[in-house]
Amino acid sequence: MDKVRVRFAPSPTGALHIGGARTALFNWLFARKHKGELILRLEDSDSRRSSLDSAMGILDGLRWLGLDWDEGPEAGGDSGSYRQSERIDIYRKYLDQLLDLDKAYYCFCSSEKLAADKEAAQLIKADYKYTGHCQTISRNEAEQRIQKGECPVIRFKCPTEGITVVHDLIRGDVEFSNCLFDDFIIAKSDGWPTYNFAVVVDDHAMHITHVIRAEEHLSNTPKQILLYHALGWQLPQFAHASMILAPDRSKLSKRHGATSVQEFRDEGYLPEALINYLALLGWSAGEDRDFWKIDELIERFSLEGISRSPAIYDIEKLSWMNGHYLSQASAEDLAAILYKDARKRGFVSVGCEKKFIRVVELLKSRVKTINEILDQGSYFFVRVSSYDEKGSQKYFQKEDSPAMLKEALNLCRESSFSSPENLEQELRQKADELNIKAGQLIHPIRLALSGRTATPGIFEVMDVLGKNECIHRINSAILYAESL
RNA sequence: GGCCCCUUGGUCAAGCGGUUAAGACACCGGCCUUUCACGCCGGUAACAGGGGUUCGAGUCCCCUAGGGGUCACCA
Repeated sequence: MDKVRVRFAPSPTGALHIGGARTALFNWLFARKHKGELILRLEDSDSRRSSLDSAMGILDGLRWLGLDWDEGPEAGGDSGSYRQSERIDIYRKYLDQLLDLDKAYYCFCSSEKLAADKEAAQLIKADYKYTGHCQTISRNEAEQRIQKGECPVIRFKCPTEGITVVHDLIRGDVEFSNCLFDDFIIAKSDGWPTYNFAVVVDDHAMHITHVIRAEEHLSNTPKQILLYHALGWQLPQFAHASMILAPDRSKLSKRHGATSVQEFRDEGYLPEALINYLALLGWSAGEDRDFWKIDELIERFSLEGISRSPAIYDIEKLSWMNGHYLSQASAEDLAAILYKDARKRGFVSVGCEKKFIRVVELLKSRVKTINEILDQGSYFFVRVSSYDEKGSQKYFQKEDSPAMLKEALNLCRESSFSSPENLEQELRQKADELNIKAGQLIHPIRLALSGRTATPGIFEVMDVLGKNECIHRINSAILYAESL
């Protein structure tokens, strides 16, 4: 087999969404598995809809996920520019070839006329197909009209008989009747190629061996195959994975919450988690396993394992998986990611990074996203301004609440705060002396120190906060409790 | 509407003619525990429907239904 060459060819008209990311992942995995190459190509032939921002965003997203490409923007390569907008000469060449071969022709029909035809067809519930009206216009006449300033499109002379079969690596043979297609447009009136033409020219020129993409392209594939035939080119292999759907089974869109990889990044998801989740969404090794390292995915990946049915993405499972990766990650790494935000919120300043890392360590196994660490750990850095209401009723408003808090205060005053273990020992001893349960001291302390009823281990919390701060906060709590 | 793809619990998903139809998320119990989370143990829950083929069908074929895609001078 020739060296495997696959491509990811996004259109830079928006962010990299998870469907695109998964397609990129599958291609990447396939390339790495077979020691082949991944080509990144920007399909920006529609200048009105494409933007540089989108292109940069997509590149960023890919990089963040760890999906690198061997040829493409910023990587270079021997197959010319990897932006369609810079390949017009190439398209022009093959457009001319098809024209010369009489396999394509100029069409001067106005879009108004076409729209009217379409409407008329709909009225009598007939399928609309372009009539082939301009097929009779000679090449000479066409060129003269172009000289005079007319801007025709170019249509492909589509065979009307026979069937075209797509040998799909995932779905098997899929047959299409050629009579279904009309003479579709391969070049727009502004001279730029349409998708179906450009994709064929580029995949051929870039020596792509396997076209792995989402199912939405399956119906277009026969047209592309017809083009390959007309140009006399060898076909690549095709593999159409199913699509990723929103929870309501509709196509993913903004109204379904976060769907772009940038959003997931901003919301505190780890790239490893997203990769792991995406790999398992629509692909399976046939093995009962949830967590996969990237090397293991490369090792086990195969097209046969790709599912034919659409997959609905489930943010809950992604979050669960992210939580797992978070608890495994090093506190230093997470702190580094969080550092900027933490500074913005005044949680960390130069010189006290150690404390910040310690807090991250305590919290990372209790959250689903990185960002939650900051939200859930704010009290480590900022004094408590209010107390959880239910907690307050339970631990501050009881008759003996002030007394308990005062005992907690004594405990803090007497303790050397040498370690969480010692704090625990001291507290339990105090509880024994008072003939109460340790919890009767622990709960009020937790509320006093954090304002919350759920925190990491209380002795760790005390240890991080330190003696003076604990005394201060418990004093405040006493004042508060006595005022109730 | 034509054409194409798809159909195992709410979701992901194993299964590739013979199984008590895995596992995971979520949910519900229980344990652990100073709270929360983790972890551990247990539970509820599925082969869309109907015809065939076969000794035997979630697995093969057909029909119906449902979902998705496509039919652009978007990609």
